Amino acid sequence: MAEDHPLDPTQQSLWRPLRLLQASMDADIARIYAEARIDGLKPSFAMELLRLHAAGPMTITELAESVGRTHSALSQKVAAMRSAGWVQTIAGDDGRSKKVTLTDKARGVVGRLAAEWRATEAALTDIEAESPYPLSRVVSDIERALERKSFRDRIAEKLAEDPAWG
Amino acid sequence: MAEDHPLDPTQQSLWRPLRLLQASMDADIARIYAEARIDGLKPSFAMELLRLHAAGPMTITELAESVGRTHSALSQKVAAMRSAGWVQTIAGDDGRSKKVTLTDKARGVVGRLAAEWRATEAALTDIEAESPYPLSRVVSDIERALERKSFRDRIAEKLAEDPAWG
DNA sequence: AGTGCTTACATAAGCACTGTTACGATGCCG
DNA sequence: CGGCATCGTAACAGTGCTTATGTAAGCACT
Repeated sequence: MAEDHPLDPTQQSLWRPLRLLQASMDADIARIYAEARIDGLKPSFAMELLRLHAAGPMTITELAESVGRTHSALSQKVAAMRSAGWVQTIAGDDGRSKKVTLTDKARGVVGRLAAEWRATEAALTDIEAESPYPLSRVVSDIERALERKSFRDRIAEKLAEDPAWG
Repeated sequence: MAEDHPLDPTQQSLWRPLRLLQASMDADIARIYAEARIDGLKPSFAMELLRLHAAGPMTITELAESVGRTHSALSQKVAAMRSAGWVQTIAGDDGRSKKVTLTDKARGVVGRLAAEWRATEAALTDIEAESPYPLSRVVSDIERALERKSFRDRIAEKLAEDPAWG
């Protein structure tokens, strides 16, 4: 009998709704991209293209650092973007490095890309305004709380207190 | 021209920090699981195992509905859980269906599984308490806002207002 | 009983995404 | 020259889903 069992902790969860919420918003963003029908443009390219547009040509390694990935990951991404016609790689100052630059095709769409990004942010701002609690504050508060003590350490501490964990 | 020195919209983003925050918290949860070293237990199994523990044996289809996936996805997941020794499938009332039930091995760890879940929630509650703005309220406020108008529609509206979208 | 529809499940193949490790090639610099 | 930095690429890892197909059981109707 289910009533004998402990309550399902997954039923009164805050973490899960947060995940689901974000997943559904992510899906909506993906939908916007899909509807925009910019041929061959993957949403995951947007960040890099906007960065390159804003900061100008960069080497692979610079780009990798700027988005927090390994050079290898970025090398592959740049290759994909290149074969989709969004970027070119041209010789850099240093013979070893190559500057990644936007193609004309890319320059033709970054405006819309930026518009999409702004629209997403604006929509989020509107949503935020419909709640008395500012999302941006909550995010930065949580970030600061995690700087004081990491989420992992917090969970580990709670676990240590739980007799069922023993 | 603005295009000579374009602002990078990705630099003043709320959406991205939110994603990164959640990703890093997710990674911490995964780390807790990894440290627990419950042999062969994937974090993605936890939900289903706790559900089964709380609600008792269910068919694949019931389980699929309960977590919002297709039966095929769950069929594969159950197969993986079965071969890892967490569940058994026994004949159901209906000859077509099978009840998924926890094994003794699984019953031996659901307590710790539930403890992990509770610890995660408790850690989150503590973090929430360190901010004057309740995360849970923000989440439900946003959910309600999105019921009124979907994120997709909001973005689309913002886009329509943006001359750069053309 | 036979026919055909529906339900429940299993399985195979494939895809999208993301990343890693390892290795090699090339160029820079002391 | 030797060692380091930069980049490219191949091979692989792995999750988690979808689609398509197959199989078996129930079920309604005749």
